[in-house]
Amino acid sequence: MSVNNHLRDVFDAIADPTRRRLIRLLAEAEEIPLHELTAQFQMGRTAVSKHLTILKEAGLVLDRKVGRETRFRLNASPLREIQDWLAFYSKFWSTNMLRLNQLLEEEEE
Amino acid sequence: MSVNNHLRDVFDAIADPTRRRLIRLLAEAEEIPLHELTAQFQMGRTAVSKHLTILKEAGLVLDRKVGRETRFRLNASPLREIQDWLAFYSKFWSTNMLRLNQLLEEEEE
DNA sequence: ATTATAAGACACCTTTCGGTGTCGTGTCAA
DNA sequence: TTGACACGACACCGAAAGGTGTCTTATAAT
Repeated sequence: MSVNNHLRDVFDAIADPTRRRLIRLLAEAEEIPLHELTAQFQMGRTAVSKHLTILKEAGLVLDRKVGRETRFRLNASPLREIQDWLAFYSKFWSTNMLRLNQLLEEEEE
Repeated sequence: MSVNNHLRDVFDAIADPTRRRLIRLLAEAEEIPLHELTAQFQMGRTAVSKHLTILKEAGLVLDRKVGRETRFRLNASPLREIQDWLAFYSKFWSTNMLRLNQLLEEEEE
C-alpha cells in the first residue's frame, strides 16, 4: 500500500552526488522551493528540476505548488530499503573481518 | 590507509542491479571464478567482467589469478560508507514519521 | 602436440544521463 | 496593467553506461 509503487530504483536515485546533496538540503529544512534549491548549485534550474523528478519517482521527495513556486520536502522512508539491503552484509565488516581483508590485500600485491 | 583511495563512488557501484547480484553471489561463497559467475547471468562474459571491474574500482571486490581462471571475492567494508550516510537519515523514518508522511501523501492527491 | 578453456583487450553500437537553452504560462508586485 | 518572477515542457547535445563480438594469449586436458 503506497509503498514499492516506485517507477525508479532507490539505489539508482541516491547514486548521483547532486541528488544526495538535495536530500541533505531537504533534510535540514521543512520545505524548500525549486528556485531556492537551485541557488545552492552551479547548474541551471532545469537540471536541478530533473534531479528532483528522479527523487520523486523513487518516492524520496514530495512536492506541492504554493503560489507560483513548487516546494519540495523529503520523504526518507524509501531509504529503508537500502538499510535492509545493507543489514545482510553488515556481518562482513566486523572489525575482525576488516583486519583480515586488509592483510589479504597486502599479501596479494 | 588503504581506505578511500577508490577511483569509483561506492554509491555508484551498487546502483546497478547486476552488480548487486554479483555482490550477493560473492557473499555466499569464498571465491568464484569469472566463468562461473558469468554462468549465473544471461549477458556475456565481457559484460560481467566489466561490472566486476567497477566493483573492484570501488574496493568492493578483490581478485586473484589461479591457473587460467580469475577468482573474485567480496570485500564488503566499503559498504560502511553507505551505512554511515544512512545513519544520518534514519531518524526520519521512525514509525511515527512514516505514518505522518503517508497521511500527507494522500492529502495531496 | 594438439585442442579446448578462461579471460584480457579492443573496437563498436545503442540507450541513458546529466547538462544546456528557449518558449509559454500562471502568479505576484508596482 | 505592466513587468518581473517561478516554473513546466520541450528540443537538443556530448559523454558515459551497458551491452555485443572478435582477436589473442596463457593454461589445462587429451
